[in-house]
Amino acid sequence: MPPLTLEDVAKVAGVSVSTASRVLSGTANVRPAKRDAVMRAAEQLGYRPNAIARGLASGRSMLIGVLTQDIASPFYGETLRGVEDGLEGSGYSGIFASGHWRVESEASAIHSLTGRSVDGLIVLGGHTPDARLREINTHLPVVAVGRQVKGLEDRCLRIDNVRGGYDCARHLLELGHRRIAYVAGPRDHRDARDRLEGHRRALREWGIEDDPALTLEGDFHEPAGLLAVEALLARGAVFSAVIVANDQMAYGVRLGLYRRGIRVPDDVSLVGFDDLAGSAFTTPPLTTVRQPTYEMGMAAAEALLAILNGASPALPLFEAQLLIRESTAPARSARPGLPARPELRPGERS
Amino acid sequence: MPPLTLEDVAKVAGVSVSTASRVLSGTANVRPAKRDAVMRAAEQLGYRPNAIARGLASGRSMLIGVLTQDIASPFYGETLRGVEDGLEGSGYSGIFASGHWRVESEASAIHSLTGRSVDGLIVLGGHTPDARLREINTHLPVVAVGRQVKGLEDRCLRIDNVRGGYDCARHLLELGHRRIAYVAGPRDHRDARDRLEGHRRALREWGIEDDPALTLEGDFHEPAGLLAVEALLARGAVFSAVIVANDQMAYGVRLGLYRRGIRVPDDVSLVGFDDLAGSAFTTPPLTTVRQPTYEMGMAAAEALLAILNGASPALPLFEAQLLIRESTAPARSARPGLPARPELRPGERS
DNA sequence: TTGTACGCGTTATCAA
DNA sequence: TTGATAACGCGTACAA
Repeated sequence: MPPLTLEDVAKVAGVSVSTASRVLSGTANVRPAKRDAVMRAAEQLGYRPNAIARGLASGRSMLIGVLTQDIASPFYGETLRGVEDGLEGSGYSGIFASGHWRVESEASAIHSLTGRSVDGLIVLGGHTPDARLREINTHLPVVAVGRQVKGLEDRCLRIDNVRGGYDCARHLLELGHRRIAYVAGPRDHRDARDRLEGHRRALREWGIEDDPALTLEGDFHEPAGLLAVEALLARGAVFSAVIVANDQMAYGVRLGLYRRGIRVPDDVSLVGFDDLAGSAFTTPPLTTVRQPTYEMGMAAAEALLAILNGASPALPLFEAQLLIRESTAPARSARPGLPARPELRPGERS
Repeated sequence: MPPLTLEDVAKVAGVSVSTASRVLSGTANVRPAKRDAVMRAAEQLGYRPNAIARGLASGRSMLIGVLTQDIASPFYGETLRGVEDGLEGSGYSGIFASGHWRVESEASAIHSLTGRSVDGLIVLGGHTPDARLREINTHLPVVAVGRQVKGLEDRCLRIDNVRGGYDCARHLLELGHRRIAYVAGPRDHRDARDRLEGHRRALREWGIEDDPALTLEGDFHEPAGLLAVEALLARGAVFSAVIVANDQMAYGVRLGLYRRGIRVPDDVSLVGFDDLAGSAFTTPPLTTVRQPTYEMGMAAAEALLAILNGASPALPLFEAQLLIRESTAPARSARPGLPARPELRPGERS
């Protein structure tokens, strides 16, 4: 069975290929009688238009390129799902490529995407220079999620990470915590820097001086959290709470504390960031900042579709939300009915 | 800047388009001098072949369709990454579509994939009938991961789930557990059925009769695990260990036990299946069965590439491996130095 | 080894 | 409203 072409359909319907094309692509008006004939012929033959030929002729591939950083990322996964759902029914398909947070790798990913003549590009985080994105945007509409691109501010979907970082610290400060350890994300990661900035702002407002011994840096993956706890204890740090720049590292911190017999939240409170799928099911459920990642992915897709239709959509604003679960509790000294006692020291068991 | 065509390159290089084509697609031999001229012209102009036109002319889209069930699945995510890496450098790109474990949804996903004239199809799980996959395979090479397709056995990559289920039970039985609760996956899910079968086989071998009161069914997501614990306790079940058909539900079980003050592994041992990224960082780290999901994805991609090159690759065998971590311990009665005591009853605190 | 010319399946243009 | 015909950019017989 050789693949069917428009010509076959046209022949059966008794019309010209152009008419058949018009009917099947809904481009122009066709007399109902012929219209029906074409539809019936297509149906009966099981005709399926060839997207490639269509792309060549029309100049539109009907593909949306999605530059993600890691196809298996628990964080961006929800965003990808949002993009997928946002594209649903539009005739466009998403095509993904991973940049792994490396500029060259991202470049080659973009390369492979544009090589397929995608009609638009959705960028999920990454380190590709703003200038490069602006340049791409001159001939290909670009929408970015999770990053701020100078010159493309109205094409960026993000949350206020400074605010998120601030909220985490504030929550703990209000619970009476004063010695708060902070496990930051990579220094070259904008979100990580913003969260740390918000954290420090809160400390300042509460008149607490920033203790370098309480701040560490990790790579956003689980083992970094484990290591952070070890480093903290090794340097004899005293703390009643730990804020971690993302949930994945918070999982590591949780395990590190567990290994040392430090209870959460009884001995130490723990706060994460992202609200990954598993964070509601850790023991105890993790207090964290939820990002509307799915919604952002969906909004990105819809915005791009609107742009492709000639509109200039106003991108909605997204708010991060602190979810207070069970990994945070009032600081010991702040708890009524309990004698104030010195905070936990390394090696000490509860 | 109008997009460059082969014609532009050919003009600059002083050769015909066909020669330029031959050089850039490596199809035939070209005199070194001309070859270099073409390469230089392409380089200098920044020429990028148009994949769409190429696809139309050659009949190959250089796209590999990947039917996944959920683009954000923590389980298949690693497989997708494997596919991506396996395709790397081959000139083929993966294009994903999600079926959400619903036959009609999978059908439309396959539809959108074939509509883009993918050159091959990788199927990740799902409920699409075997017959349909066989039919597709007649005109499009198909490789399946995580399922057994009748008639396409040599195109399937999977692990022995019966064996995996057996190993879990055996591990606990050897630790002295006799009353083992089992939270199964969806009945219509082949992997789930296999794991349960392996479980029951082990029980039989140990001469333990299957207690229906100890078996529950979930949907493979976290909340189901939580519910399972509640149901178990509500019906007054007595058990010293729980085996859960996948890690996601095991997380739910873990939380359910935590909520009831039941310690893991002190009071109850817990075993999962899949070894998700987070499972090494739960508290305690989860004993589970690791599936080489990344490797399977990679192997699937490589196998498909081989088939496209006319080979008939022998698919490697994959083994699941029980990872004994800290969520399992000898049954109380089996522990030396501890008096045997009745197993935990609902409502009882440790 | 190289160039000419045609075809891939569809949409777009232009007359009719 | 319709049909013939020319693109779309590239691969590839075929001839030279």
